[in-house]
Parts: sequence; structure tokens; C-alpha cells
Amino acid sequence: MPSNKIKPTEAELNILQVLWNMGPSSVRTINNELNKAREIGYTTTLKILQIMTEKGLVSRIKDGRNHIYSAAVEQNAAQQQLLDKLLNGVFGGSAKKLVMQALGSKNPSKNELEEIRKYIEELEGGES
Amino acid sequence: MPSNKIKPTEAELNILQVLWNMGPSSVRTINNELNKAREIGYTTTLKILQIMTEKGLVSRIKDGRNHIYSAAVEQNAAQQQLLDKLLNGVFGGSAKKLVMQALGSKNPSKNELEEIRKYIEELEGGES
DNA sequence: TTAAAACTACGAAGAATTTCGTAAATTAAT
DNA sequence: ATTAATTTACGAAATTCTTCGTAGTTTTAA
Repeated sequence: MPSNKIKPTEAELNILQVLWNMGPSSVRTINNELNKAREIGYTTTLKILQIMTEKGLVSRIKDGRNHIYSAAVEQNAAQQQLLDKLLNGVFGGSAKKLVMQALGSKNPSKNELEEIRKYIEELEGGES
Repeated sequence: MPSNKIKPTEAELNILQVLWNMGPSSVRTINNELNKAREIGYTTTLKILQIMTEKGLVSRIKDGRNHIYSAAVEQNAAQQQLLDKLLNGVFGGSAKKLVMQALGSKNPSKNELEEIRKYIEELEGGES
């Protein structure tokens, strides 16, 4: 298997989000994005990226004097991992509870609900 | 409103889980439960509980020389809070993606799917 | 060609979290 | 009654995470 356990810290997760949304990016770009939410120093972002490189959470290539960073963990894998943790951690393993709470608290559009309903019907058709 | 923001640390969350599952418990009991997963010293557990008391995450009463601790945050509130975090953190705020991934990866029973489907239909009836 | 600006590396301070040792008090056992 | 065991409080070490300053290099601008 490709990677072990994905356990990004808060700061690392913020950076991964940027990379997932924007694709491969320079430190400058990433830092600019992060600063939309909260002031954070350039070298802070750089440092975290260097740590993430060591951990294998991101990869980087040189582009002139710059580094271009990319997420090295799939968004899906991270989603799955953190979802499992939440599910077992606070929802006692009940996907139903989690799903219902997610649907209830956010208010998804009719379209989204429709898609989810169809998906459920697919699943129901499938197996026990 | 009763409480502000619930932001339990990892260790605190482990303890809350025990309290949610077992109800009000002594330090000894809690520590025993935690030790089923991983070795952890008695005074460590005690210390975390003391910190949690200060933060208002748990409450306690005296029972002879012992303290009996109870969760002071509702499981629901913690669920909501952590769900939001996951949603915004890794699912880009899309409840649909989260729900579908949760349904897809776990495999809920037909009964559960049925309940969820009904719930969705309720929601669809409700609002925009 | 010199000065300013932008970049990486690195160390280390600061903050938050986790861990446990020790002391003091209370209870239980011998 | 002594001793051993159990408990709470507390301090502080150890660990992890976040933040940034400084130094050195490379590029850009004047």
C-alpha cells in the first residue's frame, strides 16, 4: 500500500486544502491563500511545508529558485481516514447518526438531497 | 446559551467517549477503560480530568474520597462541532460529498438506509 | 554593478498538550 | 495501631505544534 496513516495537524490540513483546491502552488501562493483567513507569516507557511515534505504529506519540485508544492496525499484518502475517525470517535460507529446529523445541520439544496436520495436507492438495490 | 466552543483535545475526547458510553465514572474506571486501548498512567488520566473540569468539559461530585466525573458537554454538541470541522476541513463544506462517502464506505443496513431515505424526503418536503 | 527584493534553510522561542513523579490525605488491611 | 493501598492535588518534565527571526543565496530593478 502507498501510505500509512494520515494524521495532518491543523496547520497542515489548512495547507492541504489549499493544494487540493488550487493544485500545485508556490509558497507565496499558498501563503496568500492562508492569509485570506488569518494573518500568518511567510516563513511560517514555508516551515510547515518543509515539515510536511519530511512527513511525505506534500512533494515539491524546483521551478527556478522557487519550489512548487503538491499534495502527496489524496483528498479522498484523507477524507476517508478522518471520516472513520469521527465516526468511531464520536458517533459510536453509526453512519446513520452521522449522516442524519450532517443533513440536518447543514441545509443541503433540493438538488443535493435528490442526488443523495438516488444514491441511497442505488445502494438499497445492491445488497443487504 | 450554555456553552461556547467545544474543542476537546485528543486525550480529552477519549475521556468524553468513555463518559458518554459508561455514564458517570470514577477516575479508576475511566483509566481502566483507557488502558484497554493503550497504556496510560493513572495520574495522567486524573490530570486530564482536572484540566477538563477547569474547562467545563466535565463535572464531578464527591463520593467519599473519590470523585465521580460526568460529561458536561452533550454528545450531540460535540458531534456537531467536530462534524462541522471535518466538513469544512476536508470536504470543502459539501455535506453531500461527506454523506455519500460515509454511506459508501461503511455499509449501512437496508433498515438504516430506509430511515435515512425517509429523513431526506422529510427534508425535501420542508424547504428550499 | 549595486541595491533591493524574494526565496530557502535553519534554529529556536512560544504555546499547547501529554505525561508522570511526589506529596499529602484518607481508607483498608494486617 | 501500623502498614499498605488508594486517592487527589500539584508541579514540572517531555513532547508536539506553531510561529517567526536571521542568515545566506539568487533574482530583479535602478
